[in-house]
Amino acid sequence: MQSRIARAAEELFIAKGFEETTVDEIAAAVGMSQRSFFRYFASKDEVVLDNLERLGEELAETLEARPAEEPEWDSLRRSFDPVVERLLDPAMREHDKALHRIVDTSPRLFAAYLGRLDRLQRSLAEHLVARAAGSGREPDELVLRAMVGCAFACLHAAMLQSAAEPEDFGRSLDRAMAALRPAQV
Amino acid sequence: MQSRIARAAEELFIAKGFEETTVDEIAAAVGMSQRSFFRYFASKDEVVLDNLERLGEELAETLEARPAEEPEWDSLRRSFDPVVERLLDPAMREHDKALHRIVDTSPRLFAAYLGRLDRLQRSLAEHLVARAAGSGREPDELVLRAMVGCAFACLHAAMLQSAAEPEDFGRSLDRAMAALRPAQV
DNA sequence: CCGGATGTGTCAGTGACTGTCAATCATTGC
DNA sequence: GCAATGATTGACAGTCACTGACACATCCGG
Repeated sequence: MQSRIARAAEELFIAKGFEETTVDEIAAAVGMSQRSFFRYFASKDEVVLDNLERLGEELAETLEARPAEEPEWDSLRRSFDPVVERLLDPAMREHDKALHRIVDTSPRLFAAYLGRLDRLQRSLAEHLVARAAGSGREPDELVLRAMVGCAFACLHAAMLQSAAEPEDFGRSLDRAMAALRPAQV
Repeated sequence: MQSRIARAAEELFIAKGFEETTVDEIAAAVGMSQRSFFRYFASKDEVVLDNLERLGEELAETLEARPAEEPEWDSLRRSFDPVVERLLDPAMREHDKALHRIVDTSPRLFAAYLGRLDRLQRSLAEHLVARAAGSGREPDELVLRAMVGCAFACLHAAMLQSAAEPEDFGRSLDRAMAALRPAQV
């Protein structure tokens, strides 16, 4: 049921804009009351941001599967592979493109998306800290946090750069991460 | 009048939380109607985020004053001097500390803050692109965008690290930016 | 003094979201 | 099959941030 609502909502968002689409309209589109919509989604934002949550989980898993002795910068690049991969698949690419178009129409939703990204970054940084500690290395929390932020800045810039051609995302990401690779790594 | 409202609002936010404070309460605290509150501020968020706007202008001016031939990474570090300086001033430090405490109590406001930061980053990146072009260099927009994002990631990590001791912010910032300095700069 | 400009408060409303409650549906046990 | 119980749903009233409209008050210049 939740995915049915999400699909109907996404269509409406694309057709008329995120802010211009009311929850009543979404609910009506799937034949339920507005009250019930909120039984399936915590908020209107969640319809869109749940996708990020799922992707974030994939990134976290990928990072956790990297070898502990690998340089963090490389591990972070590898953790972005799920993003690169989904943009190589035509169906997923179209969906992601649509999601970004929705987010782009609403500064408020975009901000909420950034808030989510920040939370993801925090959890990835925590993992790297724990990883370093588990390897008998003294983790520098400040630097690891900043590094995760840097890696996401590269991801973000590559997203922006390849908005028109999502297949180019992987190349842009690699270029950005090569150029911004920290000197001490 | 606007700053009087802002002061009253900030006190209420600190006392009972951002989300827990209603616009009616703020308006009553300064002896006006809720409708008039919205004549002074575009939204409740603006009370807090206007501070960031002003600081962002300072950062942009500082960056614009840097020499065009200076490495971008160094220019970005210098552009953060206004932040460092205000945290060295006890009165400003207390105010900034209070603002961060307010933002920390509301994920929604924090997200809005991140949205603002993103906009600031975009404008700084644009400036760097224009600067490079004006110096006869071919600007790499992707890399410059990512670099600005990296610099802000360092700023953000340093903020987090020195939340309890804001006087340490400058040192943390320098440490993070030294560690994350791109190899090719 | 009068008219125009400006500022204010009241009011009703929108839309996201919430708690409550009655009605309905589905399941289970006798 | 029926009654009891649990789950689901929609209706409803309300909160809160925010908005447009409008009447009223104040100020200033001719």
